[in-house]
Amino acid sequence: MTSLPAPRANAYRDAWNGDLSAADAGSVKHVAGWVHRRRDHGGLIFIDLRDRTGLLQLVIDPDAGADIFAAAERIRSEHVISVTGEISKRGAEHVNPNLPTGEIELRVASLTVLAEAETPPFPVDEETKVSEEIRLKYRAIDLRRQGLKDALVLRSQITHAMREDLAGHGFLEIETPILTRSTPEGARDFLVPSRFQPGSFYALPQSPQLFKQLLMMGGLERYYQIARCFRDEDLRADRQPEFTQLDVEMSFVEEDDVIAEMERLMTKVFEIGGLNVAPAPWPRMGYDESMLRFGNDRPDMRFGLEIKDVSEALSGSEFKVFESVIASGGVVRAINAGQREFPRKELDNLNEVAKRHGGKAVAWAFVQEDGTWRSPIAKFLGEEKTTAANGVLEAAPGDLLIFVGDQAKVVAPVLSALRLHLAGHFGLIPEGEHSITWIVDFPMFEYNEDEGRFDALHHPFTAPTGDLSDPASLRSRAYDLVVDGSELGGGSIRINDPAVQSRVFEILGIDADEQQDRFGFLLDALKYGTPPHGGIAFGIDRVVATCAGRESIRDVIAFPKTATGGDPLTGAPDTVDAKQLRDLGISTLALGTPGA
RNA sequence: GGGGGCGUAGCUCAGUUGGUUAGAGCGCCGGCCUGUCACGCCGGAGGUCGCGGGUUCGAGUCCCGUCGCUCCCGCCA
Repeated sequence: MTSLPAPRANAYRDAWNGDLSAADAGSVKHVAGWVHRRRDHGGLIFIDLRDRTGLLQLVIDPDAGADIFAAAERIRSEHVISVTGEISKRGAEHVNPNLPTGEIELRVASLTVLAEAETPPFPVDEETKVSEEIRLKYRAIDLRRQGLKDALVLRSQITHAMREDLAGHGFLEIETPILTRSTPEGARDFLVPSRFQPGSFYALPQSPQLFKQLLMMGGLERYYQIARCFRDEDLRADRQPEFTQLDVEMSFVEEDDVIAEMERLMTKVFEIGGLNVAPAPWPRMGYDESMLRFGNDRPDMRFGLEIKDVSEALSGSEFKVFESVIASGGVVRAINAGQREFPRKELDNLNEVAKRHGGKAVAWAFVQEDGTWRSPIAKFLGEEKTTAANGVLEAAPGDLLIFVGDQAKVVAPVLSALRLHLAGHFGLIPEGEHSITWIVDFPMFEYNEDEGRFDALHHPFTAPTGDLSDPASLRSRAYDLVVDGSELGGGSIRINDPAVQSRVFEILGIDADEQQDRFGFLLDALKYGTPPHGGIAFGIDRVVATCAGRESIRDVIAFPKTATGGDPLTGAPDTVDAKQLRDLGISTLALGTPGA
């Protein structure tokens, strides 16, 4: 973390705690902050004064005057005070090596209580664990805690570095509307009723996607924005209903141009964040390879346990489960979990993990000294097949093998979940090491069996490659940046040909009328000379959380929502006055029937 | 929409097979203390066991419902 600039003298202070050091010994300083702790020895009082930059020990002894001493005796935790006094070097035996300012202390000559504080609902320290609900309800107090403060300082430094880098490379920071129209990009929209046009609604943007493309059509050439985005979907540790992304778009570029630009930028970001990733250029992995080896499109490569396909090795056995799977076009894939102690209970637990992720069951085997398997399915498979599988899985005596057989799109997520489960169970994820890769060469569409049509895997404005008459075979010119199994950002080269855009909509089941109705403004603008363009967006919350080593993005957002979208601080969301509803032309609320 | 976990003092938690007076640590309040730094010592206050209902002679404990927090699936870049 870089140092913060010191303030000029102002009414209540002429220095921040963090700027003071032994070099200031002998000079008189004026500092202000919160009372972190008071240690009252009867005839001598110590106060740890906290400001944004850290702690400074204040010493009040009776020589300072009876008034000051009496005032110091009445001081309580979290009172806000301002003091003046000489900075003095502590004797060698009194130095506190745990404190950056531990070599000095301020001998208080005058003391002003600027604000008293009631006893806070929880202590302002790092030691005490406090439930998130309480922390969110009393966020002003929680923000005083070092961990959260550090995360927000880091976040500010990261966004500042992004702006500095992009501004220095010809990018313009341009704002796009928050009140816009619903242009479904997949997620449910947050809607805002219109007062001027009762019955009509604005939507909050899921991303500035179309606006940034219009900026390219408008000849702005290089755009960025630190943009708030909104999606009305269920929350997760890494998903909030409103989140922030670094949104970037460039004209006259292809994939390599965007990637190179972002590698330069993100290298700086990761440096500031203290995230030790491999030097750029970063490897690129095809989507299909990632799905096969890791079971998902955001591989965590900090540990092994890679997935191998054993369909061929095991086919033709007496084991009906695998045989019928293979016969119906499915696959059998496996993880070699290595030499592990694994009690029966844990093996059963793997089935629970599999079921939770859409699978039916897992099969397991322990490789014995002679290479044969100790496994419920060994006798059905026979030694020839198990030996072949050993070869594929590079299995050695003592290894635990985990198998899943089903259609590939079922097997992949199940083995992905099992792989992560095993890594967690055995503690295989190394501290301080990070994996980074671009995922490229995505399919353009994914067939949605429930709806009987194609869905865009990325979004409908992504440029496809391949034969437009064969949607299933199309790939897209998209790229995602994945760090430690977390998708930090993703983007693509966009469609700049209105005919192609129209064809993509058509494949998605949007007919000409509907295209005109919903995306007419885009198709129109595309017609009047659209340069080749592309861009990317990074989830800033995720980037900061990854750098700061936080599990939840709530820990890097000043005022986050809870898992049910509420804000314990303000009480949002809340009911509104009947008059407010009338102004909006809303007379009836279908309460108790959400989604009805 | 579904599944798992949690809800007891200001905070973090314990609470046995249902048993009568619900505990601990920290914090808080009072007293003592001139070199502590998560100060120390002595004393004290503090409880709608999330809420509602039920079973029972008796419920923090069992059952039903409900609210909230959290993790995950679905959903969502």
